[in-house]
Amino acid sequence: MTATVRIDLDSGDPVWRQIADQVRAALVSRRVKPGAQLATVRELALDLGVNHNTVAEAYRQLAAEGFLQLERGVGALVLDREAPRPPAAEQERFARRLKLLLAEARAAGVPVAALRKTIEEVL
Amino acid sequence: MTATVRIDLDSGDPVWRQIADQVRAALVSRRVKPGAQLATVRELALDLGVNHNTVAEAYRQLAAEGFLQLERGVGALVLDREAPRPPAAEQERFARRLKLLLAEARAAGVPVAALRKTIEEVL
DNA sequence: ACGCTTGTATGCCTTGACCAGACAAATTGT
DNA sequence: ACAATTTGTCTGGTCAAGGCATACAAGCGT
Repeated sequence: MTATVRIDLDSGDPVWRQIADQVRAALVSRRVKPGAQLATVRELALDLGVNHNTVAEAYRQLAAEGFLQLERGVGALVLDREAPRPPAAEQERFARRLKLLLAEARAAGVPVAALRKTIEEVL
Repeated sequence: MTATVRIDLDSGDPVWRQIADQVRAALVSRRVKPGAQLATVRELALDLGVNHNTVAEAYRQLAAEGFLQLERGVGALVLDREAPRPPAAEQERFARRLKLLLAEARAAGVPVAALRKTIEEVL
């Protein structure tokens, strides 16, 4: 059993990144704990209706970030990963992305209260 | 004079969208007010070191969203645009993106306090 | 040892970003 | 009025990346 992943083909950003993002979110929030087994690339691919290479690309990304350990014949193992010390430039980059997303949401008419609610829901 | 736009070629998402996002942020925050003239597509393109078509694509996007009025021989005029009533599905979509971005930031090691600070800075 | 499962590598096609340059409409100068 | 200039738009072309089908390699179970 893994995190239920939802794919939006009209999203604009690639499917493999959507998968990586959502699985990462599940791992960071500890909804899936270290030691657990994720779905195999083919399982998840079949579930999502995409090619297994697409899922494999997402898994490789997470493995490169230190979240997963991939092994042939075994599958994807969730590692215990402590948060790194990000450089200030990296933090600034996230700050920019956050500002832009909030601006886009407000431009779309999403009320500020709704945004706050979602934020508090995460932290 | 327009909003100072910064392009990140390694960002992964297309330049025209980066431009659109940043200009939109400037418009939503009212740092550029309705009635003002934006830089022409060629001016901004020269400034950023990209092709004028790239900027034009970004401007077209904003025009389609109702932010700008484009006219040949004139330029880009900032319109007065009231926030639409977004459907619940749209709000949910933004909520998802927001959660994912925050998860990614936390995964990168950005402290929660820094995130809160940036958020408050916008609202 | 054999077959099955699992991640990986290769090759191909399609899509989209970006660009160069030509075109069309509106303004400006004379 | 006319012509030149300015401005957004359109067309065609190149290239990188996403996604897929298929074949390969490594580990596990019987």
